Amino acid sequence: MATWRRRDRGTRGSGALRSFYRVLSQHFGPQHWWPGDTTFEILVGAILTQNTAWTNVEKAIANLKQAGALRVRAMGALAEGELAELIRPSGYYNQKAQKLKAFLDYLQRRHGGSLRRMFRVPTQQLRQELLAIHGIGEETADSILLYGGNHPIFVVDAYTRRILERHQMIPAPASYQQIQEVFHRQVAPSAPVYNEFHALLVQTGKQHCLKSEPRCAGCPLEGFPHRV
DNA sequence: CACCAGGCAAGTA
DNA sequence: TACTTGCATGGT
Repeated sequence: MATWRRRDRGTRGSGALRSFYRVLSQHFGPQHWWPGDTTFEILVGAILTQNTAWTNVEKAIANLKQAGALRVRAMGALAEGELAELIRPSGYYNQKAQKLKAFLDYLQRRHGGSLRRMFRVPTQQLRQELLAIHGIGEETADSILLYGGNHPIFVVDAYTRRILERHQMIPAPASYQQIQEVFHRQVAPSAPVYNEFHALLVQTGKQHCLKSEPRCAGCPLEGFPHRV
């Protein structure tokens, strides 16, 4: 009975998620994520994109580059108000300036301002440290870990949730941890695979699985079971 | 005009 | 624990 239960709950190898990955990978090809030239740029982008269109984040990133502020030391030297003005196009700019400052404070105090040192901390421990920083929740913490530090942890975002709900892979209201566990259970831990898979889900969400279009016309996943 | 976009924290019951 | 609200810009 225990064996049946484990398979029913979806052990590694039994789940549809690996089929999703094959199909999406075949359909879209390599995604080259996360967009960003440096590790620090990736972390900044992870905070700036909170509930915000990426096109707006790009404008803010461009402002930071222009001001020479896209480096740990330089951004740390900026006043919070100056930082807020630079990232204005990304929205919620006062809150996000505060969040960036909170992260920089943590980085300086705990790791002497070194991202390399920070990412040497074991995954789950670093995750807890990041979650304790004002402005960093589960998705942002996991984006930092996976895309910034190549730690094998899956990022759950609005697209991931919507696609899995529509394909009945998770219960209607599912917690972040619940969704993440589905991935960790069905897909062997690998930073490159988790990276690519999440990027593919975002691509699918943007092009096909729209909030306003529940039928997902032309979606590469349309052959899979879908809720009515 | 309304709606949407790669969340999060703080307040309330 | 489980909702609700404020935060804000820019594109469609």
